[in-house]
Amino acid sequence: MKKDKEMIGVKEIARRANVSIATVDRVIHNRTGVSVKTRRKINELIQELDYQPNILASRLASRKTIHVAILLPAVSDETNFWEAPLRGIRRAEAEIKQYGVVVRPYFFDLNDKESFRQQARAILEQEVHGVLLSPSFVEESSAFIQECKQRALPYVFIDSTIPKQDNLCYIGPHLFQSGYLSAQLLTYGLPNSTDKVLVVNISREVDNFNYPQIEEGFRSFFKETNRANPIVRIDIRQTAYPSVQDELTRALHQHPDVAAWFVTNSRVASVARFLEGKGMADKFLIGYDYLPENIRYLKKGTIDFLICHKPEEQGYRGVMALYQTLVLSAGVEKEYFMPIDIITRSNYAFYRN
Amino acid sequence: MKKDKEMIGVKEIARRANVSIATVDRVIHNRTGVSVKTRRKINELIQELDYQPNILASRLASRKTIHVAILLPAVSDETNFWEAPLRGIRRAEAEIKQYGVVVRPYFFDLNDKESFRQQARAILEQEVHGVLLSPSFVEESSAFIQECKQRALPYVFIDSTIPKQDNLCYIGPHLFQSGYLSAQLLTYGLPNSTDKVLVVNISREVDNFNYPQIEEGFRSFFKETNRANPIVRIDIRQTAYPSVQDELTRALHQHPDVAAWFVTNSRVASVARFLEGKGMADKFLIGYDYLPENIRYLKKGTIDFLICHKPEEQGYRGVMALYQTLVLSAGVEKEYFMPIDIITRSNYAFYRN
DNA sequence: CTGAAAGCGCTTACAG
DNA sequence: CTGAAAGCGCTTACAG
Repeated sequence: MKKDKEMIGVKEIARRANVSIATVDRVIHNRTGVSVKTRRKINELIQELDYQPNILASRLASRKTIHVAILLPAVSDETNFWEAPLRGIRRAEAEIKQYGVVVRPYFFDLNDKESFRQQARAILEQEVHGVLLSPSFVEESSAFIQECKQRALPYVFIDSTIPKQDNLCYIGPHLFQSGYLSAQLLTYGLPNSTDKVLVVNISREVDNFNYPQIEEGFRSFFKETNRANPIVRIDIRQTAYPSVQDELTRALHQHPDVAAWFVTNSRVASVARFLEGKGMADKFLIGYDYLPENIRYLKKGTIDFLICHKPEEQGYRGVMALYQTLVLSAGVEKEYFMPIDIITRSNYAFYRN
Repeated sequence: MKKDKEMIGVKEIARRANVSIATVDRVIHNRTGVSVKTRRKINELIQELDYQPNILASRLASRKTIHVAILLPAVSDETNFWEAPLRGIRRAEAEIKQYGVVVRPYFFDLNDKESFRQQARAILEQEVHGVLLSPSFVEESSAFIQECKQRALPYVFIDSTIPKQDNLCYIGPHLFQSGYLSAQLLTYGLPNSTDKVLVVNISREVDNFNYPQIEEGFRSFFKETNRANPIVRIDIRQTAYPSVQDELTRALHQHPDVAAWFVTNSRVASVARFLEGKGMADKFLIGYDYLPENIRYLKKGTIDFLICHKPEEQGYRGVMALYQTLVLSAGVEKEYFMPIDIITRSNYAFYRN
């Protein structure tokens, strides 16, 4: 039960370089106070011997705590979507807290941009070494990010992104392809090429980067496969059910011949409820996210497919990406696209967010 | 950047119990040579202070290596399915080798039970603390497992299982539900309730636990949803393509009106090839596993859906389960069912095994 | 620019 | 049955 290979460590490098281990440590961490000559020699030895630092020993000896701030929408009556990323974040925290990483969450109200600004400010007032955020509000996020950049704080986007922001990485869905897949699945509910499709977007946010990309992918599928099905799109800006009901009633009045429904986000349960009320539960309906409400309708068959992008894993990977850079000084992928998972009433029980 | 809470450790417990840390260590690891009284006192303190051992320090101080043996089918010309679990195993190894865990793979030939026996013997001749295996051959696996049990070696099953074997855990698919889902998807290719379904089982193994369960789930779906579609099943015992072609030709001759095809394992590419040859690429075809051959046909549309059970993650989780018990002394779930993933040409690019 | 020494929280012979 | 001491591979003041 003895260790097979004696790994070489700082001690061995120090011996070979005729210096003390403290000097080796300085070189390893790019600290000042080492002559060019010595530094070069030690770096050569590190290369030559393929030195791998022992993270256990490193974290054990270093009494430092690394603080990671999390900036996410609060769970609300309207949606508990953000519970899942938070679970992933907690799981990551549990795994790496033994390495001296502390995770501190800050929540903002999705209906209140000011709350975002406040929480962002609160983060910067604390000691912080990295940030994980959902850039829900574009302008506010950009402002916050500028500040992070100045302080050389790495920041990670999850679930949605803002292009070209020097973020450490983006972890979330490939929205275009997600829409494309939804369209593919929807066609199973469209036996005839003249069957009409209704795309429903229920969201308060207007300047959202997400929906246009989903819709583009969605329409692309129809174009590429030469399907001529008419696609009608409606926007519902009030998310409470009565408003949704009103708008859907109006839409249905205008387009009584809709054969399949596609909801571009997790509000699909509202549409399911509406369809049930109209005795139209058999209509083909696709939407997003593994939420209790949605699963209820999926089980009953009112919702046919749910698309899901592993929100829990997004949270988990987001924290781990920061851990990779801050603790392990390792590189991370700039864009980590989540799988586009298909959930039906037959496989939902085994789904892992 | 200071550590927030001073965690309590062996030193503190020793101080409070008026003993040395060596004695505390003995109690923590249930070693002999401690008076009942002292042991009780220390255990009380551990409870009271909610002592959590520092794994970093523990693994650093302990110069021991833990050996995990892996017993899996070798990758062959016929199937490279087992590459994926091996990748997962390697990934787990990379993650935990810093904790002094060494993983040693042993491969057997799926066409040769004797090779399984040989490799099993080889494992037991080495120093080994835990085993991960795919119990492909029932009798041979049972014999091997008996030996493991006697030595109190924990063993984990992946991908398939043998019931009631005191295995540490099973990590793999819920086959019944997987067949059920396949049936649900297949019905999108069965517009009429009289459309005929062909279930194709291509496998050399006769006494396999897997296929009956898949088929049972498959038929259950039809029963539960009151679908009367005729289901025909054929078994092909020679896996080389010419034999498959012969058998399928014969089947097609007998059942020229088959509307949808379901292949119960990863050999679906053979059927896709056959259908293309017959100019029947448009037939609805579902099979298993994310293999390059299969993906090729999926992209072209010859295969409509692939079902996949994350083989890479099975390998990863299998090793981690052993790590959990052997290093962390933590519990693991007895049955960890993998998600039942649906892959189409629209989402395969983002799939993670 | 460099090194000696203490310490991180454990484990492990060894001595009694 | 118990303890003192060395050591795991690093980091961190501190001294020079």
